[in-house]
Amino acid sequence: MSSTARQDNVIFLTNRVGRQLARVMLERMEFEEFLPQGTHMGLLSDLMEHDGMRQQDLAISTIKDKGTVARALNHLEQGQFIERRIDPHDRRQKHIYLTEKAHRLWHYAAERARRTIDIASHEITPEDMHTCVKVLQKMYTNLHDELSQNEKE
Amino acid sequence: MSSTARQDNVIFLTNRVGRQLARVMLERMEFEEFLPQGTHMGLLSDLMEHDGMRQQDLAISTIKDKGTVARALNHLEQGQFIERRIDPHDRRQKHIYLTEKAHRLWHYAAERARRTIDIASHEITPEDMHTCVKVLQKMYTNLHDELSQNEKE
DNA sequence: CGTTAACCGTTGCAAACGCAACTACTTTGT
DNA sequence: ACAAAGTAGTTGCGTTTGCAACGGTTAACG
Repeated sequence: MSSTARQDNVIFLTNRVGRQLARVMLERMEFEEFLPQGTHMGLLSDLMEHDGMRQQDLAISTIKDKGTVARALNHLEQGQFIERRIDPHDRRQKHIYLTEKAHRLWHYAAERARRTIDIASHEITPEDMHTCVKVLQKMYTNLHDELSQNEKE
Repeated sequence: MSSTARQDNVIFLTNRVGRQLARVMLERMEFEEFLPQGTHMGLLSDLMEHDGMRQQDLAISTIKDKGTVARALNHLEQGQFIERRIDPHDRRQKHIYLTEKAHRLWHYAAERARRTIDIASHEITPEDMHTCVKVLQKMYTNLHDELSQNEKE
């Protein structure tokens, strides 16, 4: 635990903290008969903000392969958390909509998420936490740009 | 991309940024004949700081299942990046040591890691980045305490 | 002592992932 | 108008992962 505070570790640090957060949040989580494997919560998170997103855009924002997203959505659809609707103007695209059940799940999960963040942010000033989030978001877009740029080559 | 700057998203945000960072770093990475799958770099990172760690402690610090670590080490051992040595005082434990080859790999990877971080930290002030890392480390220990506490119950 | 409990590492299994090949549909260019 | 290129989503495959069960080793305690 005596890790020097060198920035070199951001790469591994973010990975680890991310997984820890998810793990603590999902611990002992149960929702009716069906519990969407924690991994899929990220999809719901995005859909909560932009209901009706296209599958493609979901893959981009969650940084997952489109195949992975397709299968995750199969799972969520089977559990009746989402609904796929084909775009009438472009029959290739599908838009994803949340069901009422998903909203109930999210409401339930949000509580746990808040508790998890409380635990994680113990003894961290709100200002520091805020800049941390700000920095993460900036890194997110920076890397997003880099990745999409590389794709074009 | 219009994500509100609410802290609620730290959970998914850290996950995503973490995966992005790893992905950018590993892009087009090649090392002689054998490239340790990026996932295993975290293990090397820890070993660089504490050579001779026990397997168990590696699992704890990287937040991975001990089974996962065992298999990853098999892979790294096969590639001659690490060496397992049984503790003479307790034959259950194994200590992990890096080989010279691992040091060469790390040197090679460190360059790419630095470049990746440069990309990610574009237009982020060093102070903000520093507090971000500080916050992540604090969250890490906070969550670590929480997890080990839950285990005891 | 000797039995029981705790511990570390390994292995079986099912879920999730990324990559790449494929299908269906749309846009582009001549 | 038609062939060619491009796009969105699905599917196959091999790898990584966490969980749980197991085997061998040490510690705890009557």
